[in-house]
Amino acid sequence: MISFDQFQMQDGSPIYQQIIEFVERGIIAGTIVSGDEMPSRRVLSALLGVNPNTIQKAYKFLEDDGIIESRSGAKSYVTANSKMQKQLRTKLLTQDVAVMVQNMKQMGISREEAVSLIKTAWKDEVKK
Amino acid sequence: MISFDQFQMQDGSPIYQQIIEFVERGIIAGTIVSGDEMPSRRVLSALLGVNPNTIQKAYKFLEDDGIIESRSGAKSYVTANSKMQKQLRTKLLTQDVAVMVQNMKQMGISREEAVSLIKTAWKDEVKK
Amino acid sequence: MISFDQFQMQDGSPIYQQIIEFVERGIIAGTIVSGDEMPSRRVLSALLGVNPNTIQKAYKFLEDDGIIESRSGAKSYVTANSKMQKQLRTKLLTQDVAVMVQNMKQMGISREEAVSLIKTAWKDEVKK
Amino acid sequence: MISFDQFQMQDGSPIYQQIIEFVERGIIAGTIVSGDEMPSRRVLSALLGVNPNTIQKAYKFLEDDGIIESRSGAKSYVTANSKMQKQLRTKLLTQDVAVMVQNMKQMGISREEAVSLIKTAWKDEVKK
DNA sequence: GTGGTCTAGACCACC
DNA sequence: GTGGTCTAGACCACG
Repeated sequence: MISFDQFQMQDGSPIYQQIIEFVERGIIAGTIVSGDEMPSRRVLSALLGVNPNTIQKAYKFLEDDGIIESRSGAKSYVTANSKMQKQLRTKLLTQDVAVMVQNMKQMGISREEAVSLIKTAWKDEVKK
Repeated sequence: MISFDQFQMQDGSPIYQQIIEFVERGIIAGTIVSGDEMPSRRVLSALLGVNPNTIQKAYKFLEDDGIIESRSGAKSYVTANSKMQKQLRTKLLTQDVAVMVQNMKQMGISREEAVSLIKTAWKDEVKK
Repeated sequence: MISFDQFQMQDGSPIYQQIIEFVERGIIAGTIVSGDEMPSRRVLSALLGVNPNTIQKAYKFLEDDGIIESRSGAKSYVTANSKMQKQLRTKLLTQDVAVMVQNMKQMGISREEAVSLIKTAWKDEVKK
Repeated sequence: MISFDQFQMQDGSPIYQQIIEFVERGIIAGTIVSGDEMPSRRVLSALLGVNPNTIQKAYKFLEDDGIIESRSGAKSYVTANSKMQKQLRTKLLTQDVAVMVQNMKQMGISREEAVSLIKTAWKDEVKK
């Protein structure tokens, strides 16, 4: 049974997307693996204090992307294999990085300065 | 007259915000400077194929932030000074970088790999 | 003892219905005949990796339709006679064909093309 | 504006799927083409006497499959080009036919009989 | 108990 | 006006 203890809702993006990303990043990090059991919609709904429909929406998306598998009446399980893990990793990473690089170029930032900013931000994150 | 040739709409964030950011990043890069004339709302609306209300909203935000100023009829001019430029620069940069670093940490990416990814993406951007 | 080796679960329709149809189509084909012994509910449950309740539901339907009969303890036997076989044949066939023809008409497919598609699909099925 | 006059709800399959299929088959038949305007969620909701959420679900699916395009605040439009039309056509057809052929083989029906059944059903459909 | 669908109605951001 | 998200609560089929 995968744990949602580390999950914390934030404002700004839809709840169902936050749940999707939580699972996706968990898979990338290796803390969620194929065969793991998902909490039932009702249980997770109660756990997060969120409407069951919102959970259903997130699960549906994950199912459509082949990350989990659901059958009516039965529990839901993670099905993401290592190939998917790599795909997810690449997808999210390149997406994040590309956006940032594009923005920086538009601002006339040099490559060296960009790298320097990353390193600084990295340290600040650690301190938190 | 500042040019919107380089502007390209994307999905995911509101159009009016994309316009605001486009101007802000131009100011940071120095391609847009104080005194430059903004296109009229009608012209920009037609140019981008976007509802006039959307343009109006973007201009309103830019005005409220002291980045542009409406003078003599419908014409608007850029008023951002060097102090603003620095403020904008800091605001946008730290914001961009912080989001990316946080995501990467969540995925278990090392600092070295992060830097490497930036460098790769940088080259790819150049090729375009 | 009738064999479920050829049975393979699919998504989209309930498992218990797939079991029912498997038996019915076997009877039509003549591979399942009156007097054949059905596997016990427990055995079939284990064999297909399916919840015992699901098997029970399928057997109940088959019993209600007079296709199988539970005698002497837990054992069940096929009771379908030749009259039933013909009824089943007509029921399933007309049902299958009618649905397909209706869909095709809705898509503007001609009768000739329909026949051609059947012939092609037939060959592909053989190759498997 | 595409018309839902011909649409009539049926029991057995979810409403939102019926809407999806209605649009898909319309595209295949050529009665719905790229650039057509979709009715707004609210309008269609009222027209069909169905909850707006149900409509939203159908539209979301169509959007995910690239058949329509939606932007917040703006109307929704059909974007399916001729390539998609062919893909849809092939997808739905092969799917329908494959299922039927597989069933018939399981019942021990010969190819000739299958073709004959199709032809008969075709005539019956016409008479209706 | 579990997944899936649906209704009724609300709120927000966007155009 | 339009699309998108969310809540509250219900019903059904499935296992």
